[in-house]
Amino acid sequence: MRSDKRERLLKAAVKVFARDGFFHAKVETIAKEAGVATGTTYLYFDNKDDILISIFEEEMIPIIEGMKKELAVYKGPKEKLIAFVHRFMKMAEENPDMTQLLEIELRQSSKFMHGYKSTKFKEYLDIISDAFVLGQETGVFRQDVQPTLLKQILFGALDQITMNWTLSKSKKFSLQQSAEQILNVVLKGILIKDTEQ
Amino acid sequence: MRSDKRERLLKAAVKVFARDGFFHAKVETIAKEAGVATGTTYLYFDNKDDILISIFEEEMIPIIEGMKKELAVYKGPKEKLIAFVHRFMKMAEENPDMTQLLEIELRQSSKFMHGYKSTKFKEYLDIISDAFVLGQETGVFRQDVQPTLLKQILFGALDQITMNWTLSKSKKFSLQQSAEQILNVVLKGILIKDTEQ
DNA sequence: CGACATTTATGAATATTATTCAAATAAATT
DNA sequence: AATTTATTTGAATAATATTCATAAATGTCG
Repeated sequence: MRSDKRERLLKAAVKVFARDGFFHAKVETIAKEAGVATGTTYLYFDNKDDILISIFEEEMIPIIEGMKKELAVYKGPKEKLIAFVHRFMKMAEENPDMTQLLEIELRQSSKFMHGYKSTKFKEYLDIISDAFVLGQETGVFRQDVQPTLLKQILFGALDQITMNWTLSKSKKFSLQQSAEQILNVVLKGILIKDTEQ
Repeated sequence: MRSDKRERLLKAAVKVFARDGFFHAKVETIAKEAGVATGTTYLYFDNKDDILISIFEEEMIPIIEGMKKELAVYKGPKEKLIAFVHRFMKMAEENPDMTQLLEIELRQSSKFMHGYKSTKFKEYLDIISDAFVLGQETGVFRQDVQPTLLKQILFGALDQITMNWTLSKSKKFSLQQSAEQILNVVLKGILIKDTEQ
């Protein structure tokens, strides 16, 4: 019987990293949370860094998959961007631990991992620029904005807002409401013709 | 003679954290870089976390000061935002180590420091929302965007782009050029009347 | 099934690095 | 210049990441 220990360790790590932060999280805690011995962790991962990287790379796969599938439903580039933003927020709401990891801890790793440059992350961001390019090609979006920059603007905004949301205890403001406003500003900023939302 | 050891330690820490990342940076390395004994570090800081927090809190003071002074030069809210973005980029260019720390490592700390919530950071972001509110009051900017959200959108975009820039070896794209495009999109997104840039 | 081989898991042992602290040095005071 | 006080040192200690010899589980084949 194929063991699910690796899977359990990843789940436990998401929880512990999100709660304690990467630096303070103990490998022992993660192992205990997963119900295995400390040493077992090292049968599945090279080291603490590798646990974080693995979470990221492996969790990104279904996220990207789902996002692409959803966006395929919409034909218009504007509609695609709207769908992206809403789904992004929905994921943040439903999966705060994971969101926090992606946003907070990952940055840390992409720095020190010295050479590690996530393909998955690029693939995710490219969903935005692809929709934008489509919009430019069909004459809906401005030509004088670089797709690479636009994807960073939009992702940066989403990232910042969801990070704030996950860190704030109160969660008083709704992410869906924020989604509306971001779209409000960014779409107005890139659409050629002004249409009502 | 008042010793400058604390100052030297902070400078050394910026360099080492930026290079090695917070997790992998050794206190011993920082001490050596600063030319003091390892133990001396603990006379000036409580622990490794405290070094990071101190860098942030103390370096933010002149940054905020300078930013406020520069923005005071301009009367129009639009001009203030333009000035903010350009200075932000200029700082990132001139001080990549510090920029990296603020963007990458700080997130980490703001999470695990469990309760630590930087006042300085809020003060910095509020420079944006203040300019925006002024624009709303004078009828230049849209009323239907929350200032708190707008500051996060703009800061998030700037943060993302400068992060990418500091992490990329090549530095092939210019931050000033990116500044133009961000302003292009965001200003068009929030201005009531469409005027040329 | 039951002996042997192979894979997987354990947790105590080891290595690394954060933090402390007794002793030494430097500075200030009288 | 002797004494007190403040600062600095680096070796000692503590915490935690990682390894590894041993044990347990699983698979193989007569």
